[in-house]
Amino acid sequence: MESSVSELGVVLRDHGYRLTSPRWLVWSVLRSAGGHLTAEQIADQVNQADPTVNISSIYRALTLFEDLDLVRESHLGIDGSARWEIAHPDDHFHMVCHRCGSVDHHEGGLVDQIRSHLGDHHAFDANNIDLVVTGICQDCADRR
Amino acid sequence: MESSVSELGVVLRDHGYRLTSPRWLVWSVLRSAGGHLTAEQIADQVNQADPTVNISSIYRALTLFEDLDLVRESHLGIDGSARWEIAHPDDHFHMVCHRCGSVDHHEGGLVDQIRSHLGDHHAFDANNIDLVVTGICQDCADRR
DNA sequence: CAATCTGTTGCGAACGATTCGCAACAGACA
DNA sequence: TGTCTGTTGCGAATCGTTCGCAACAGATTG
Repeated sequence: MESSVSELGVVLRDHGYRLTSPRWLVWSVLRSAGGHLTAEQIADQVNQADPTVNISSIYRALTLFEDLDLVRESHLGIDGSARWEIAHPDDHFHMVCHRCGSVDHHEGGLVDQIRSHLGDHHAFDANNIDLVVTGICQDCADRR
Repeated sequence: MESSVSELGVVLRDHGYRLTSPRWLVWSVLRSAGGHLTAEQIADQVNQADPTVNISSIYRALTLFEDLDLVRESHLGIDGSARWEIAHPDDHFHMVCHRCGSVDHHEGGLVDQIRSHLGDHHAFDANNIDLVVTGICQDCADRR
């Protein structure tokens, strides 16, 4: 976990970019959250550590990270706003609650099954599988 | 197909709404397209038939249709903009090409598999499964 | 150490998609 | 005919996101 920031520095430097404080703030927020965050959520947490960091820099950091395959952007949720998470190789799927808007992700063989189905049945070079299930999450179901 | 407009009228009237020309124009565009359209694409086609129909009315028709479970909104694609399609009971999954942005959908048992997996393994009341595969579509793959 | 080069920032304005408020309008029904 | 309610077009407002730009900061060179 501590090593992750220096890893970030290596990747950035390898591509001719610099490790700056807005960047590692965004990175560490994503790291410790471990889930899908909107730009606003990231900005809030970054600004708690450093209120001078501008929202544009956060977007810029996120798009840069995405270009370097460090994070993944997805358009889940009830509104169309984007969410980001640390890119991890494990396949997983998303469970979006349309009552509270929360996004969970779970790992499992499901996505592998899908991939092999696609390979068998469809001429489509799938580089990314996004399995989004919307419904009511446990918490919201308990609450009523 | 011709019956679908009168069906629309019935559903609307049953809920205290009226069948108006902006509404059936939006409806018939969605019907004949048979795929996922953005609001802009719908507006273009509607305006070809009647240039006086305003974009707000199109959005209003779409959200109304969605409330009545007549259409489904999804946020696929490369950008986060919304797309709509006629709601149909058959489970299907989406294949989004990130080169040309096209969205195809395919039916099949895949989504059923997912549903039963969820029932077995997760406490999540899934009312909607959106399986989105991004990659390169056949056309774009051929073109290079 | 100074000069320079390049990547990066904050700021504010601009943007595209979507929603809102409102006054005018149109069927339905008394 | 008058009234009631749902619906419209219009323009302004909103939201998330991107852009242009001048200022800045680290690294590199002389």
